Amino acid sequence: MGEQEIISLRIAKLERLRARGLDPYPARSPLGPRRRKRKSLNQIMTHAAARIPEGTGELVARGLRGRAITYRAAGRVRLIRDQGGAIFFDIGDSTDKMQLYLRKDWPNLRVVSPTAIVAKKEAALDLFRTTVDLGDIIEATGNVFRTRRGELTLRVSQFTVLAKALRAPPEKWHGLQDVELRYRQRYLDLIANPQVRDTFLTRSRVITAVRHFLDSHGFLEVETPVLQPAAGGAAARPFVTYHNALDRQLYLRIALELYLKRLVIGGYDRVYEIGRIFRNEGVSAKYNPEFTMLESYQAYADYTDVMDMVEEMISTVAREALDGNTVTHDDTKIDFAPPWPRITLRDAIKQHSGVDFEQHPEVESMREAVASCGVAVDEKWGRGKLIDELLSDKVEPNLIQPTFLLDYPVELSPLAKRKPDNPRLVERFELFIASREVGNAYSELNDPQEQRERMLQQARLLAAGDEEVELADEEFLTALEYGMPPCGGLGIGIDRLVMALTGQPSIREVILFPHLREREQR
RNA sequence: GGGCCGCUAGCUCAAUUGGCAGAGCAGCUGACUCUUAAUCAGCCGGUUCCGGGUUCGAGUCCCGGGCGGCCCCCCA
Repeated sequence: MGEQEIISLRIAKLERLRARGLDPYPARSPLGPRRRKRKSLNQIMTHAAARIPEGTGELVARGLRGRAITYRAAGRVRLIRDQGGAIFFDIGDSTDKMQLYLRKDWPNLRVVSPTAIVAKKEAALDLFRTTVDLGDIIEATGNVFRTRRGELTLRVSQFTVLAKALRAPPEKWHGLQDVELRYRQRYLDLIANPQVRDTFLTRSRVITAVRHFLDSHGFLEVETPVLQPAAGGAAARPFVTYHNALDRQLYLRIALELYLKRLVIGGYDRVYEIGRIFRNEGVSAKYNPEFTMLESYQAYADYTDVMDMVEEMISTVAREALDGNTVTHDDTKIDFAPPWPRITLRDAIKQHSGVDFEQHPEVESMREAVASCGVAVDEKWGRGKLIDELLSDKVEPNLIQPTFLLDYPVELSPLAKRKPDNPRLVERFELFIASREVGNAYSELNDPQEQRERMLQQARLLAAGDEEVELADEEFLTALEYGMPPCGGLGIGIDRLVMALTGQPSIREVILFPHLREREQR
């Protein structure tokens, strides 16, 4: 049976409802006394379960004075098992699923319209059979009992349709498997695949927990411009857009950093922002062109303070948003309980590739060393980029458990402060979980003259053909000249963090509507 | 942007060497008053992603295109 036929049949059922005076899309439920509040299916199941011990089938849940409790349940019809004289069907909401039971000889059975009772008993069963389909949103009231098999079941006394579905939901057993359909029609994915619903529930909890942590540590949540005259704070290609009234080109932000630092200069000692940023780059399992970034800045802190905070924050978030401290990725268990290893970048690279980048202060010898351990190199790459390649090729794959790498070469970090005892390195760390970079932080550079010089150095790299550079931002440099307190800054990719906390291998599994190509019109 | 793989009924999947395009679920009709992926009987449902080509004959082979997945590239 074709799609159009199915829709036509469902429209016919909808008309049948209308012909009987039942609105298939009522503004509010006609069922039950208003004072009886509708509860989630999970609340109903929990409430009733406490009142009907297992092994006491047939007994209904009763209240204090021994009166049977009338429950009110709503949800999407997921499964119908029609036995002729009785119909069992399952409904589901975001919290749970529940079995409902219609029985021909049940004395109180009614189908209810906004103005009247439309059908009773036997007629009610027929009306259900000829008008209700899988996927419809319905509501029912009734007592709850346990079947012989022990399943909590609502014995329907009143019933109504709240929203008729014109299309059939995905297959009841296999769900929706087609990855493309799952992303393009995420609502079907959420209807059919409960583990997907769980993942996004966890995502929401993670963000709530992060906010809660920062709020309770004295951080102020702020909002900074998404549309910016210059996209700074990171090395990435921006999206370009245009403002008509101002007659000028604007960029979608690629980082939060430069505006948040202005606020630290302005006197807010602890600020953070959780917001969408946009990078005009490729799309893959690790990259989506828009993603959610957390950045925080704490005056009078350095990168070791930030490291302590990150460790405490993420392990706290894991405890609050998950059931425990561990998550399984593939077959590997990841444990978020602190403390996490702290290794210098130099040691990590030495350990995994044998190259000590401190022994190669010049680009040429660094390039040779990198090439000699089997990494493809590009003539245009600077020393920083070469070290970065070693990191992602040789080190990252081994960083499964939460691990901090610290002290990066200055070439890679134009906004970070140099280490006092080694000016070739900066006070910076990155956090890796499940072989992916999740966070990045440093003691912020607050010397305006050096900042200017470092930005100019980046511009020279650009001229030399390296496209991954940060451009000088005069407005920001002016702000720095007014004096910024020493400051520890942090960036965490929220999507990556959620991947780490849910064991998802693809960023598309933690973004509700990932970007896909448009499909051709047919 | 490059390489490999995939796309068949609303959904999940079959189809031998190139030989009548199938099953399960969903749907429709009927039976069935504790079922639970209910069961039983019957029926309907196809632009095999799109466009060319080869062939007596193409889901299958060839060419071009679309979309997706994986791996590179870029990026976090």
